[in-house]
Amino acid sequence: MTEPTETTTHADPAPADAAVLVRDAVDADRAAALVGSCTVDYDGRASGHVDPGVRHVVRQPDGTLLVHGATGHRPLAWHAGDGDFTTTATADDRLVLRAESNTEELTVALDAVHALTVYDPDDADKDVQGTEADVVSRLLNDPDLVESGFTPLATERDTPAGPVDIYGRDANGRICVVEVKRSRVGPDAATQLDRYVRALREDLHTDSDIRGILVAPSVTQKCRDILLERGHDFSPFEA
Amino acid sequence: MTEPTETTTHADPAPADAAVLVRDAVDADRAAALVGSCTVDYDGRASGHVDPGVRHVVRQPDGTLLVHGATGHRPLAWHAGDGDFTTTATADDRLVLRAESNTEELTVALDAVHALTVYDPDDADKDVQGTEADVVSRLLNDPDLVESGFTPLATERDTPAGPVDIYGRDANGRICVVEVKRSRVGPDAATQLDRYVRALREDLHTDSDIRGILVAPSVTQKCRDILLERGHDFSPFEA
DNA sequence: CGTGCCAGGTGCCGT
DNA sequence: ACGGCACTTGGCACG
Repeated sequence: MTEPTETTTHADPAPADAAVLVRDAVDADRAAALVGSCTVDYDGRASGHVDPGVRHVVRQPDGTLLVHGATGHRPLAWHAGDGDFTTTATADDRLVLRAESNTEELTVALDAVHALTVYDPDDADKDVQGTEADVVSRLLNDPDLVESGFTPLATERDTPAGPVDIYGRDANGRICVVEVKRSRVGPDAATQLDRYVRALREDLHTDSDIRGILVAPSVTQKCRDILLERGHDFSPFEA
Repeated sequence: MTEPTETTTHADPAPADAAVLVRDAVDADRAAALVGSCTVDYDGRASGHVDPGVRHVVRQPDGTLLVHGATGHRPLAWHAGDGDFTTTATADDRLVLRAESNTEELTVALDAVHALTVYDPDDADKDVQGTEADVVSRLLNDPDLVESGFTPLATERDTPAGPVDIYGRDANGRICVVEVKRSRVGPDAATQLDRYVRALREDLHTDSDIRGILVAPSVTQKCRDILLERGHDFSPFEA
C-alpha cells in the first residue's frame, strides 16, 4: 500500500515554476495535467503539427504524454510511455515538454500554463463484455445458433492461414470453418474466412468438402457477394 | 472572436458544488476536467466497468466525456459528443456524470473530486505528413519506384471491389493494379490487392493479363505466401 | 447516410 | 521481438 498523496492544483504558474512541478511529479511517479496555450509537434512513424491554442496536456506515471483538444475522445497527439521525458523552462518564458524515444518524439511548447494539477491515478482493471469471445461462448453453448445440427469441435484451431474461431461439423458431417464477428462486417471478413477455408482444404487434402460460415449480426452487400462467389455461407446472429 | 475566459481551478470541491460548476461549464460550452475517485460504467455496443480508483475525467465542449487512468494514451472509457449529459449530486454525496445517447451510455460516479478545472479549449487543425497519400504522391512523381518502366494512369480508379490506389501500365504495357501501404503489412493487404485484381479482370474481360503489385516497406511471410499463390508482386518501398 | 478503407491505428496474446 | 487479429476500433471521403 502506497502512502496516499494529496492532489494539488496550481493556477497560472510561471513556466519556470510549472517546469519544476512537472519534474517533481515525474520523479515521484505522479501524474501532471496541464491546461495551457501551446503548439504540438510530433515526429516519428509519421509527423504532425498542431497550431497554437489552448489544450489539455497530460503526463501519466507510465510515461505517456498526451494532448487533448476541444473535440473527440482520441488525443490530438501522444507519445508512448517509453524513452526520455524532459521539461524545460526556456529563456523566452515558455514551458517545453518533450517525450522522446528511439523512433518517436513529441514536443509540447506552452507559452502559458493556465492550470496544473498533480495527482496519483490508480491503475485500472477494466472488464469488458460483449466481445467476440463472448459471442463465441454463446455459440458453443447453443451451437444451433450457428446452424441447425452444427457440432463444434475446437476453437482457435490452427491452420496455415491462422486460427479459426470455431471448427466443427455440420448436420451432414461436413467440416465447417466458422468465423465470428460481433458487428456488421465488410469484405475483409469474407476474405479472412476464405483464407482459412482454402488453407484447411489444402492442409487436409479434401479439395472442396470444407464449408465456410460467417457468423455476424449482418454483412454488407460486397461482403455477401464475396461469400457467394467463394461458396461460403452467412449465418446472421443477433447479440 | 470570442471573449477570452479565465481558466478556473477548484481544489476538493464538494460534490454538490462540483455538479454546479460542471453544469455551468457545459452550459457555457466550456470544458471541465476532474481528478477524482470514481467508478466507471459503460453500456452500448459492448459494456464495461472500471473498479473504483483515482481517474482523470474530461467533459469537452463538443459533448465528449472521457476517462483516463494511469496508463496509455487511450481513454479507459468514453462517450461521443451526442445525446444528453447530466450532472447529479446524489444524496450520499457523490457526483454522477452521465452521458447518454440513443445507443450508448457512460456513467462516471465520483465519491470525491480532488480537483476541477474549467477551461476553454481551442478547436485544432492538425496536419499530419507521412500518410499513405504522401507515399502515393512520391510514387507518382517517380513511378520507377513502383517498378522500372511503370506508367501511372489514374489514382483511386474505381473497380467493383473498390478504388485502386494506383492504376497503370508496366514496361510491357500490361495493366497493373498497385496497392500502397505506408507500413509493414500482413495477409489482409494481399487479399485486398487480390480482390481488386480479380474484380478488374472480370470487369475488363481480360482474364489474366492484369498484374497486381503491392508497394509497402515490407510484408510478413504469410502475406508473401498469398501474393505468390495469387501471382502478385511485392515492390518494397522505403519511406 | 451506408460502404469501404486508412490510421503515427492500439492492445492482446501467441510463437 | 514478430505475427496475426480484435477493437465501444475512430475518422474521412465518396456513392
